[in-house]
Amino acid sequence: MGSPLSRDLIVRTAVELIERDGVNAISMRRLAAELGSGAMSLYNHVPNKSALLDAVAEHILAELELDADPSVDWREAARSMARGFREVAGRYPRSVMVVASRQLNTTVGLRPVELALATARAAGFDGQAAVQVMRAVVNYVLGCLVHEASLTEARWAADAAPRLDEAALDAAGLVNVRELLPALVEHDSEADFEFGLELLISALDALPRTSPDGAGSSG
Amino acid sequence: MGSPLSRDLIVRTAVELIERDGVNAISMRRLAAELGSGAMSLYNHVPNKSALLDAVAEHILAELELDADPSVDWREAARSMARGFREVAGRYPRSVMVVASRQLNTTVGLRPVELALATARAAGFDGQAAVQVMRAVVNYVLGCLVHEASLTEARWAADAAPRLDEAALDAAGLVNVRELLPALVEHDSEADFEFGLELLISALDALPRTSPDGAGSSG
DNA sequence: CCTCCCCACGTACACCGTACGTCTTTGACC
DNA sequence: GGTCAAAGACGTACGGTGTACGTGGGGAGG
Repeated sequence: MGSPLSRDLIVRTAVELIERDGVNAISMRRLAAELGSGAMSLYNHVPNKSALLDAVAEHILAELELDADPSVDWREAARSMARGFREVAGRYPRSVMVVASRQLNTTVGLRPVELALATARAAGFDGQAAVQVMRAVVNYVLGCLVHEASLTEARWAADAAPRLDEAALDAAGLVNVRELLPALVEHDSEADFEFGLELLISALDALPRTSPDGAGSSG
Repeated sequence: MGSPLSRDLIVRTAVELIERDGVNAISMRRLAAELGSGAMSLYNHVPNKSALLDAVAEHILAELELDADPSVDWREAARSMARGFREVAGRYPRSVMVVASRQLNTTVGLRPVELALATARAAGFDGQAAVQVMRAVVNYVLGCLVHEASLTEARWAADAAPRLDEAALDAAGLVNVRELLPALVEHDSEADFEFGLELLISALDALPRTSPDGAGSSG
C-alpha cells in the first residue's frame, strides 16, 4: 500500500505513539502497526529499538529553538535557553525521560551545549568555570524536567491518587510535611522552575569573573 | 532447597542484580534464578514487577542517613542532605534512574522531605517559600544524579566511546565546544556537584527571609 | 531481455510478565 | 495422633516482545 516508510516518518510516529500511550507501550510491532506495515520493515531504517529511542531523543531535542544572543544579555540568554528546554519538555511530556536518560554526543545534541558555553563565556566565565556554570544550570533544568515528567506520568496513571493522610503523617512524625501539605499539593511547576532559575542566575551574577557584564571586552 | 524467600530478600537481591547487570537485565525469571527458586514463587511476596521496582526504590532511599540538625546551621544541614543523596546514589549508580523515575508518597519516601522542609524553615523560609526552596535544591540534586547515572551507564556500555572529533565539531560550527573540549571531557562530578550546590546555598543565603540565621526567633 | 540490489514482509526463536492450578509443607485445634 | 486449612513453592501456558534470517517483488542498469 502507500508505505513510503522513511526513517524520519518512523521516528515521528514513534514520538506520537509515546505521547499517546506512554513509553512502556512502545514496541516495534505496535509502531509498525501504527504505520500500517510489518514489524521487520522498520529494521531497514533503524538498526534496533535502542537506536530508535536515540533517534526519538534527538528528534525532540532538535525542536529546541536557540535564538538567544548571549552577547546582548547573558542572563536573558540563560533564561531563554532554560525556558526553551522546559517548553519542548512540555510539548513532549511523556518522552522527557527518554531524552534525559540518554546523553547525546551527536551534533544536534551538542548544539545547545555550544550556545550554553557561549553564554557562560559571554557572562565572563572562562575555561573550566564556563563548563561548571553550564553544568550547574543544565543539571537544575534537567532535575526540574525529570520531576515534572514523573508527576505527569503519575497523573496519567491516575489509578493511584496521592495518598496523603494527615493522621498517617502525624503518626510518622512528619509534622512539617503535614503543616505544609497544602503548599506541597498545589504544584505550580512553572513558578517553582522560575524560582530556582532566578536563584541560580543571581548567584552566578554575584560570582567574581573576568568581565562583569555582557557589554565588555571578550576575546 | 534452602529457600526462606522473603520480600526483603527478594528486594535486596533485585538491587544486587541491577547493580551487577543493569536495569534492563532484570526480569522475574532471572531474579528467581538468582534466588534459586521458580519465577512464580516471587509473586507470593510481590504483586508484580512494577511494585518490585517501587520496593527497590524505597529500599535504596531508606539507606539515606538523615543525621543533620537544621537548628544548628541550615547551610551545613542542606549540604549534608544533598551529599547524602549523592552518596547513596554513588553506592547504587545503576539504580538511580529507578529511584528517580518513580515518586514515592510513602512514609520512608517522605522522610527526606520532612527534614528538607524543617531545614528550609530553620533557614527562615515560611510556607510556600519553604516548599519552593526545598524543590529548587532537590531538583538540582536530582538533575546531577540523573546526569551522573547517565554517564555511568554510558561508560558501562563502553562499546561506544565518546566520539568527539574536533574536525566534526569545527564543521558543525561548535567552536566553544571544541575549545573547551578538554574541560568537558575530564569530568569531576563531585566538584561540579559542589559548585552548583554552593551556588544555590549562597543564593538562598542572600534571599530576604524572616530570621536571617539559624539562631533566631522562629514561629 | 537479464541481473542485481533495495526493501517490505513472514516466520521463527528465545525471552518476557503473569494468570492459574497443583502440590508440599506447616501449624492450629480437637 | 488425626484433621483440616492456609501458605507458599512450583510448572504450565498464553499473549507479547526484540530481532535474526530467508523470501519475494519491483525498480535500475546493463
